[in-house]
Order: sequence, then structure tokens, then C-alpha cells
Amino acid sequence: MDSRDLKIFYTVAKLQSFSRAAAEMDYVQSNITLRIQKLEEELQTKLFERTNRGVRLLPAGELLLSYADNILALMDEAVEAIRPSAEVTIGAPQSLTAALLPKYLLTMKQQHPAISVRIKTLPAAELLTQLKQHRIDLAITNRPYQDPTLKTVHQNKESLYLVSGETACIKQALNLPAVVSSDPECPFRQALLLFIASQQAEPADLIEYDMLEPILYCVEQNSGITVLPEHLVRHPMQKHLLPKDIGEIKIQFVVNVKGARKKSVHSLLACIKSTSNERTDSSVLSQTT
DNA sequence: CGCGCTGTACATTCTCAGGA
DNA sequence: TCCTGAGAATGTACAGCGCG
Repeated sequence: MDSRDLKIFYTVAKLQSFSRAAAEMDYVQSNITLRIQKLEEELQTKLFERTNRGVRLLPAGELLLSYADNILALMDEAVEAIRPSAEVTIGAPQSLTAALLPKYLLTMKQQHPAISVRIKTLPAAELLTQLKQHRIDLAITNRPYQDPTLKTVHQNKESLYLVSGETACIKQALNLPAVVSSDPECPFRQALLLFIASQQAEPADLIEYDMLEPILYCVEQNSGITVLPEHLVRHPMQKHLLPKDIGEIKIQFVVNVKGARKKSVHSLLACIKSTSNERTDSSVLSQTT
């Protein structure tokens, strides 16, 4: 059994399919079949039950998976310790990627030039799945989750503001169209729609964009209102306080418990903590140190 | 003799095509 | 969706050769 066999086994076990594992690892499916067969031959036991809808782990497979989890995490740790450069993949929903990540990335690059950071934009649900499968190293999310294999290592409170153009008065601003992300999970969109509903006001219109920049432009041109975190509010925008239950979101930085040993992830987290001007949950942090 | 380059045989790993 | 067989690509080991 070599490390590649173990990776193939691990990927098949996680995705419960030879085909999906092949796609994931850039192999053809028959090669995955062959490698698993060889592994089963070597271990003198079947690891998977083959069905016409994929595969299921057998007890021997479950046992091997627990070892594979530890071995692969250790291998990552070893590579990480020896390589002069490292790569960290951060996953975040589109809205958080656009609105929050840029403020961290510059500091990361300055403080850790040897660490190359990859950003994956993913829907919230997919984010945690990919984190569990070790396809990303760090997830940034505002959604609560319940999964013992994942761990919040840092959290921020981000203050949100209702933002208009030069219109100084909220009442006037509420007559303008709501300009929001087209992503229904976007916390800024949700906050704006909640606020409008709480004011029992009907927005003149709802304008949706896939990207942040057109939203900022619309607001600057006084063609609409939106909700933004404070650091994105720029001249000549006017910011208006929102009620606390709407105007504050909790951003969580989540890692896979098994991947939490990666040194580069810790370096980046330290950098994020130093960049952000937020509260740190020490009880959570103590789990990682 | 030691070293480095080249050619060859064999093993391993992979893809493709077709079938259950 | 998985399995199998054929064949291609790639890697590895080793022998042969020339050179200093």
C-alpha cells in the first residue's frame, strides 16, 4: 500500500463513488477500480460494497478510513514542515469573498509571502462539505453549523450599515431601489431585506448583481440603497445605523479538526486575527493552540 | 577505477473501448 | 455505475561503453 493508494481509497470513501473519486483526482474510473482491487487483494479483505448507485464502506473499510484520516493528515503536516512554500485554500461564499477577504489578503501576502493563498467561492452548504473532504483548508461563513468534525477557530463580529448615496435621510433612502447580491444567502442582502420589512416599507425596486462593484457604483450614483460592512463604505456614500439584531453578523473561520495541524493555516489565522478589529472568542481559540 | 551517458528490458501506472 | 483486457506511456534497474 502506498500513499497514492491511500489517497484514492480515502477519496472513494468520502465521495462514495469510484467515478466521482476519479473525477476528483483526475484519473479515469477504471484506474480507481484497479487500485482499490489491488488494495483489497493486498489486505485480503473487501473494503467497499459495490452497488449500481456507487459504493458503500464495509467494516474493514471503515477501519482503514480512520487510519487513512490520520496518516494523510500526518503526511500533510510533514510536507508542510519541510517545504519552503505552502498553499492554503480558503473557501467563502461569494458575498464574503468580495466584501471581506480583500482586507485580509494584502496583510497575508505581506506577512507570509511564502504562503500562496487560493480562494474558492462556494455556496454555504458546499463550503462545509468541501472542508470536511479537505478540499479547502479554511472556510469563512456567517452561517451556524453543527458538525463535530469542524471547528471554529476564530470569529468576528462585522457591523453592517444601511448605505445610500448622498441621501442623508433613511426615509428618503427607503424610496430608492434595493441593490443587492443575487445570492439569496448573502448576509448583506438578507440584512437589507429584513430591514426594509421591519420598516414595513416596500422598496421601489429590487436590483440584483453577481458582483460587488456594480452594487457600490449604483449606491454611489444615488441609484439605490444597500447594506455593507463599514470598511466598504466610501465617499460620497452615507451610512445609516441599523438595529443591532440586523446590523451585526458573526463571521466564523472554520477548519476541519483533522486539518487543524497545518502550520500555514495557523499562520494565516494569526494574520487574520491581527488584521481584524473584532472580538476573539478565547474559549474557541484555546482548542487549536 | 570511478564517473557519467546511453540503450534495453521489465514493471508499473495509466487510458481507452467495450461489456455487465 | 463498475469491471476487464489490450496497449501506450512512464519509471526503474542494469549492463555496456567511453573518458579522465
